[in-house]
Amino acid sequence: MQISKALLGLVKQKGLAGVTMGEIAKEAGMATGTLYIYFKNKEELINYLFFDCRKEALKNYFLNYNESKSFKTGFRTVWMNILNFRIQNFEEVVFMDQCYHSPFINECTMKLTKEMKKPLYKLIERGKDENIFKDMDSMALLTFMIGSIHEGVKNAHYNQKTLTKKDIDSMFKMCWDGMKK
Amino acid sequence: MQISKALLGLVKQKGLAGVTMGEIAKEAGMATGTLYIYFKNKEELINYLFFDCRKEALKNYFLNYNESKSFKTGFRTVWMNILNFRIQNFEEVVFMDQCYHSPFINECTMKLTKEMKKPLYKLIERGKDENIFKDMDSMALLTFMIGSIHEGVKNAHYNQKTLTKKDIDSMFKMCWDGMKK
DNA sequence: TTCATAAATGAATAATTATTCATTTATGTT
DNA sequence: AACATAAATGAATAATTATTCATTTATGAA
Repeated sequence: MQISKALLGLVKQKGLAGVTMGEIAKEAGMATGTLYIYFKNKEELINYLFFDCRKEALKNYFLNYNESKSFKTGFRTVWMNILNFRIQNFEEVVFMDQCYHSPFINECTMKLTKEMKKPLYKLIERGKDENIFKDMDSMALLTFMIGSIHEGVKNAHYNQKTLTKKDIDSMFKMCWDGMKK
Repeated sequence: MQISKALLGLVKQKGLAGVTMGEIAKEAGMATGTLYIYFKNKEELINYLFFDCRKEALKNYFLNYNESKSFKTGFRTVWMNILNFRIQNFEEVVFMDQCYHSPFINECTMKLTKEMKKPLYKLIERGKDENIFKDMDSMALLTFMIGSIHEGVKNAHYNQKTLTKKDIDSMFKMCWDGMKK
């Protein structure tokens, strides 16, 4: 939706703290009042987008994942999906980051987004079941995986570095070597 | 300073977007006008704190680092320092995170904070020189190191999990295994 | 103690921004 | 076309919040 696009763009430019309803409307090509037809207020708009981004992201993470292939292949697929999604949707990454400690996101939205991570846990657990990953807390493993991607994508962006296939393969190798037994 | 403490506390509670000068003053136990004796305006206050937090953090990272000891020992020391600092100063982590895409932080502050990372690069390069770390871009290695800590600390905090010594050792092992050849 | 200077106050003002609503414009049905 | 309904507008209003400044309070030197 154009409202979402506008909000994402503005947050990337000036952060959540610098975004006004007036600007969002202008950027979305509509009158301020029109925003209030679709969303009760700013908080609701931001919660909607927050949840929507999570949904959109998770939808992409398991593209081309095929459980019948080897674990490493599957894990690599998901890892690459997450990386690519975050590179191509960096605005969403920024927006989500900014939301975590904002006064806008409510408990409910937060809980729902946590729920959605389950498929990722399943993936990690498969790695442990097949005796490939270290015998550690699944959450710690997942966090490490996400960290290897998240920090890498942010860093590349802030330093205007385009990640080459070689860069990405090295990043994956670090993550894999760190997680495997 | 009490103003800094107040700002950090409030940002953790409600995010940068939700903090007003009035609240900062109240939290710091002074009148609103008093803030303007010390800082020209909100932007200056936030820039000051941003830079100050970076300085404070980096000061701690090399505590007890002894170049004459083995690389692994030194690397472990720094890694632990970063982790502990972030656990014990989680408010600062949140504040810094929120600032990155805020309308408050100016170019100059941003540049200065980048400069300060140099000692960390040196550390990574030592690891490569001693043929211990993978033969990769130093920035990518450093980013991976930071990611392993950053995401871990955030996750532990958000899930109210206290990291045990065992948890931390496992986290370090993942990071080390990922970076070593 | 008296005076001068510095520091702090917080109510008043200026800006900014969220939200509303009377009016207009588009859409589609008879 | 005439009407009814839905969608959109944006100026006006209500809230919120940054900033100022006339006044008060502390500090310390003479």
